[in-house]
Amino acid sequence: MAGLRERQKATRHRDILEAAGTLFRRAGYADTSIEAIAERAEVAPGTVYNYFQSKGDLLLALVALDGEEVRSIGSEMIAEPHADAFSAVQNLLESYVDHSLVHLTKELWRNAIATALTQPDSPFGLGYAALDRKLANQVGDLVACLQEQALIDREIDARVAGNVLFEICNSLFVVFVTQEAMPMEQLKRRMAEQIVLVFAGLQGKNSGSTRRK
Amino acid sequence: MAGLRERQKATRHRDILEAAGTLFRRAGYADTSIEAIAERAEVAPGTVYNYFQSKGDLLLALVALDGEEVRSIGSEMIAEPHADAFSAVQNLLESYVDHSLVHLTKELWRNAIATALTQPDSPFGLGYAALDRKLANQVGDLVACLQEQALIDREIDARVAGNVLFEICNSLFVVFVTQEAMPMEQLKRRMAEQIVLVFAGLQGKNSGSTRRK
DNA sequence: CGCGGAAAATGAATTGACTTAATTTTGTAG
DNA sequence: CTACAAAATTAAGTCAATTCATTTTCCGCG
Repeated sequence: MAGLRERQKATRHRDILEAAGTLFRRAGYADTSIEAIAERAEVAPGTVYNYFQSKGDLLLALVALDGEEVRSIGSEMIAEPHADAFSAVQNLLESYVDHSLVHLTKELWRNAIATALTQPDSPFGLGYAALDRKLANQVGDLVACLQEQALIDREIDARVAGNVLFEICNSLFVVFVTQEAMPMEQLKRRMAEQIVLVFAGLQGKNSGSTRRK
Repeated sequence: MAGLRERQKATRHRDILEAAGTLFRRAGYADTSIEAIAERAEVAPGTVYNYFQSKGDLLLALVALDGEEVRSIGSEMIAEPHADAFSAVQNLLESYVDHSLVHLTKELWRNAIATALTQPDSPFGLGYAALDRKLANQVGDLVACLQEQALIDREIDARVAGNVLFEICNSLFVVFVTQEAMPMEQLKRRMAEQIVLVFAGLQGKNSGSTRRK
């Protein structure tokens, strides 16, 4: 059974994460001190470190929650029937970015990506990288699925195609979060033009792949 | 004429940058303190902040030097004659990553990218973003150049294609620097397979672009 | 020469993330 | 009920980046 100890631990974990989420969103990442998070969670500053390795881990834990949400929405989208390949891919990738600002701000994304980069071997750094890979694979799964329906050339390596499509959007997303003024609309426009370009190579009009000589 | 003051200022700037570069490479970014940099440059800690806004700016200044080098090498490569489109693009993109580890380590790249992300509005943060854009445009220029030689379909938007190609490599480069163990060879292999895939859509075998319905 | 003021250098003080070692609390076995 | 091992909590540090009030240095001018 769940001992008191277990329950308290889970509660604290949640409390701290919630406090951090609220304050991060309200005051920004840099201007939120661990002390303030601890106070809001009714806990001593040091206690925060029993649950999270660092301030960055706290942020990445929030991102991870979001990531799982996006991934599960994505897997539902893959299961749905697809009219054409282009819009299937576009819809999936747009669903990722659509959800990005529901729980997080651009500033939080910037800091999350930065933390994942500077601490690549910490548990959450690894977690962030794993999430990226999962989403790229998900796009790859969609491509494979579209191949089965003959909507995309079967000669194409679905894994590579998934990576390319995901990475393009990821790069554009990074630009999006670094430019506070850039509207979501513009991000999607750029995504669309780049996906179209890649798609021109995914249709397999005749020979499809390019080999030297 | 250059007064003593001007000259001293330039000297200090160079001294500090050199000290930082040496120590960053030797001990790593995190383990190099501003105090150590100041000491090596024979300057007080506070003085460093007269020349650079932050430790991160110092790092980004080093990256910017590297970036200019890469850009000028790149522009020479574009001027050379090209046998085929694929290898021209591949060579240009490989030249970028080949030079990435000449003056900087993976750890420094991670921290540089992270700093550029977290301080996007600082002068060097803007500089980093501008550099990325310049390199992407350079790839675009190469594509345009190849179009003129009829090595790439003229229907393609060279700017978009340049972006796609550059961003793909940039994404792979980020993965490369976050994984200390990943060899350059593997980065290039991944780059090649993704460029090939995009290329399949740049050849314009017949209709080229994809329009819905 | 040397004086006034602007620009630059200084380094001690501040700040906040993170660590640690002592204290308190919990679940349990006797 | 009680004593105790394990786990959680905390308060009091450490450390390094950054700031800022003060001092020093340079330059144009009398």
